[in-house]
Amino acid sequence: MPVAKSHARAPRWRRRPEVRPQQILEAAFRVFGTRGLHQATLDDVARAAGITKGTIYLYFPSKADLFTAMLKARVNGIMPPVEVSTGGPGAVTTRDRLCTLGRRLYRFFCSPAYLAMYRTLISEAPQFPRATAHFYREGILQANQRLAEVIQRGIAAGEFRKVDPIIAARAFVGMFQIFAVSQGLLGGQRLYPIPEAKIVRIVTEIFLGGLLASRAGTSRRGPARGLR
Amino acid sequence: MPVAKSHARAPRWRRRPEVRPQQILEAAFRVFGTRGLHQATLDDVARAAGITKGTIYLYFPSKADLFTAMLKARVNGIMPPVEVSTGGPGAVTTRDRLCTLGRRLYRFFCSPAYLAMYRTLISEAPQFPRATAHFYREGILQANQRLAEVIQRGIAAGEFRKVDPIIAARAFVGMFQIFAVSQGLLGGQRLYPIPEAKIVRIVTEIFLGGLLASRAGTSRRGPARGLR
DNA sequence: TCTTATTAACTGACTGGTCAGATACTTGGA
DNA sequence: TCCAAGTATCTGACCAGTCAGTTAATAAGA
Repeated sequence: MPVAKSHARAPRWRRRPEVRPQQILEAAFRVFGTRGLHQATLDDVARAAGITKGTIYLYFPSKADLFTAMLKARVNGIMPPVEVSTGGPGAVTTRDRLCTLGRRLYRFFCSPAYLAMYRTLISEAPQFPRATAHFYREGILQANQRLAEVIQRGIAAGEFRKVDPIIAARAFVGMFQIFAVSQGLLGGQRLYPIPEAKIVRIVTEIFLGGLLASRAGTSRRGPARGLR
Repeated sequence: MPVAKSHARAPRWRRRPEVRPQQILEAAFRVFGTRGLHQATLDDVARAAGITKGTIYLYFPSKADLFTAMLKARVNGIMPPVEVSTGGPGAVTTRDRLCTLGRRLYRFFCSPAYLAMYRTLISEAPQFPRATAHFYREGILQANQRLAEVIQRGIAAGEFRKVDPIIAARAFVGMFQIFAVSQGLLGGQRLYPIPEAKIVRIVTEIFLGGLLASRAGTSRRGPARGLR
């Protein structure tokens, strides 16, 4: 059944030089994220972007370049926005702020977009040291810095004891991340599932307990016996 | 210069059917671990094992099967042995035990063998759900269980407050892991390095502080305001 | 009509998997 | 103890499929 011709039918394709790069980067993120860089073909990416492979080469010189460009465009996708809202609604303690932050962090880490990004980064890091370094500096360290500022404020207010806030912040992130990664990537078949609320509660309790200043000193004299 | 013949010279190759599988698995671990499953060719693996590609197919039906066999053989490579030495040298508290354990954990996570395994697992998990599930159950959950027993003992002894030991154990692991992975894989160029001693000390302090029973209650009434 | 974004067919290199033949080792007869 | 026939193991050349990257032709838009 032939299409009625000369019927002002939509063109088979449109020229879209302004939006193509973004379009391709988005498709690349989806495809690379799900199948992995080497499993995904450029035809896959092109199909996901609604174009053909040749077009990709008009905007990106190679598959590797497309990949690193995608990474660069997603620097902010690896870490959730941690608002260091200076003011806040008055009487909110850093403690409370960390609680909500914890839940938000965990949810973010469980999102498919984050997990895809994490997987991609871990997989390809050795092959793209420069892009990885950029991502690490601009994305990860940056976000960690923001979280550290929240903790720093708690220390300054006397709520928390003195601790290197950078290290504490990363430790906090690490606790949530291991649950998200374990369940999202490894236990994808819901092996040993643990409810979100339980994870968030326990992790936050541990962290706060370890940081609160109320106890005289967590360790009697430094890192306790056995740590040499 | 021809080799003097009939001089009992070494054979070009030897028959080694007993050791070949192991040999191949070891080479596969090295090669897959460094280059990744899809980047590594079977010729690479064969060369690393000192044989040729055809030989691999005498022992493994396909590349994918070789990979899953390798995973299976390395189940114990993902987690360090946590001796739950019941007796111990008398007056060792669970607290002290966790301190040494923490350092040991962190060192283990920083080892190239562990990092390679972690990377491999994260990368290929979606493609090999069955092998991943096996690995998760037999390796990860198992090791976590052993660590949880150490914590459980601390709770039973009244040293620690009541906490789900499985979750606490994984949180403990997560804190060390994020530092090892960040520095080993992402910050491979020694971006923002942190000395081992500092990491181990601070992480262990936070964890112990969050677990010790001394304070009346970490949270006033459950997970505190803001956690809803 | 001219410019240029896009397509679609094409190429060349690479690699998983196969297999015919070569080689180390074993066995048994003298 | 020697040697020949036989077998298990291994090699290396080969094939078929795949895919990154190229390009001649086409169609949108001005």
